[in-house]
Amino acid sequence: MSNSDIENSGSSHGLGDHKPYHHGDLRRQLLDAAAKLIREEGEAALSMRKLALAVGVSRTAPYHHFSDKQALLCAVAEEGFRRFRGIVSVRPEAGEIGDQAAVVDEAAIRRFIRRYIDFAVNNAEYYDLMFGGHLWKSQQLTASLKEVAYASFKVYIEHIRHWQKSTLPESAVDPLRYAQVTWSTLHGMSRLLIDGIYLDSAAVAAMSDTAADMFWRQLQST
Amino acid sequence: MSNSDIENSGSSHGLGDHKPYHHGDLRRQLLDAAAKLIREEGEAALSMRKLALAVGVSRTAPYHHFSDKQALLCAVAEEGFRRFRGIVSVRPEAGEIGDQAAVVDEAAIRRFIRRYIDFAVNNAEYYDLMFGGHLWKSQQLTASLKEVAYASFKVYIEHIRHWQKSTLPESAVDPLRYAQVTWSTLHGMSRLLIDGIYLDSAAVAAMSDTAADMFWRQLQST
DNA sequence: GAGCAATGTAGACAGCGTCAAGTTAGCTTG
DNA sequence: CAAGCTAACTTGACGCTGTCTACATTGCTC
Repeated sequence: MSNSDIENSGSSHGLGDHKPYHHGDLRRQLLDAAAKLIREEGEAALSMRKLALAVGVSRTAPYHHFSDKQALLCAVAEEGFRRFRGIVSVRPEAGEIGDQAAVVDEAAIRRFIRRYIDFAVNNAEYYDLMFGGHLWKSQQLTASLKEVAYASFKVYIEHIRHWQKSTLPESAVDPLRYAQVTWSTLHGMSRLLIDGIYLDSAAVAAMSDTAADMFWRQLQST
Repeated sequence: MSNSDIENSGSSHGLGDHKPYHHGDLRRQLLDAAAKLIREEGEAALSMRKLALAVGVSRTAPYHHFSDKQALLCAVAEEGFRRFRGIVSVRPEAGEIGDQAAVVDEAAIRRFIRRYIDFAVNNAEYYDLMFGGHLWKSQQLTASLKEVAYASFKVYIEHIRHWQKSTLPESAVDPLRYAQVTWSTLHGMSRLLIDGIYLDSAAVAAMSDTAADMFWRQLQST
């Protein structure tokens, strides 16, 4: 992360300065190019060879940085999870810093849902990898991916616990079940939108609000 | 469907009766073998060549019945939708036939949810194709698949309308929004289970019931 | 400067989807 | 019943894929 300012000395088409043998920043650029390719042409269209070509190295060069195509995808997903954590973590509403935990009301839930869906739809290339069956079913997850993924799940449950404690009166819902079901809803909506099954993206706001209404009502159950 | 009893005359390794040039039942067997292959080895492991081999024909024979791999997958999905309709359609509870529409209560919703999840998990090879981004994102859906798919969506909404009308007092929820959000929940849970992200399948029942609780509460909203 | 590990390269292999051209079998029509 | 048409099936070929092996270049360490 810190040495990103060195690399411009080896710019690919500097004047006369013919392309250096060592790329210097390959791993980073592979990850970025992979995300870009997936975003623009879909996950299926990503091939190791195209990726290498796009970055300007030979076909097999990426294999010095990722043991597998799978490993590369895991690394991309990992980056997604890092961004994701900022979305699902409990954080003071923009502006008010370090305040006492504000009371959670329906509007707060609504904001959270919109943030979640927004992330999923606008980072579909990451979301697909993070929560798609492709990686998870394979049982070949990188150790570091597992770590950051489980951390994210935990953060979500923390968030739910926070909701529980911050309602008046305190919610009596089973936090684990509630977390599982609400996440299912959010994930389901995201998938249906990303996969193009829900096409009417103008309805997203209305759907989100209906979901918030439902979450809120359930949170207040006796 | 009706001619399935003819095909045993051309059994692949009959005694002496060397394999006939014309297969006679290829399309049907391709669809079944495809579903079986996907179920056993995953969608990614399905190749046209392996499929042809499994059925005992040459690599390109399937192309006389399906223009594409995509078209074959659409046909498999189509079959999935046909089975699916039986799950989401409103139907009198097993046993009582043609009765007046029974009052919908939380238990009915609970049964419906379990039926849905059950279908998804036990027919994952179909569910993946039916509601996976793979086909939908491609914009290459067969006309007949589109037809049966939209019919299924419609049936789901009908089901929701039925719930609405059969509660006492009649529910005031917006049926479209309610259908979208509840389906998101069901779809999300299904995906998380199928994709192996929710591993604890013992918790399925508890999750289903929590979801039913939430659906029910929302259905009764003023 | 020698040597070594990290990073790059090209060659090769099997498997993939699918197009083109040839083969066989069964039905239609004279 | 023979001729011919068409649907069903076969083999050959092409370009693409992931990834293994063997080789080249570079920069760092002693």
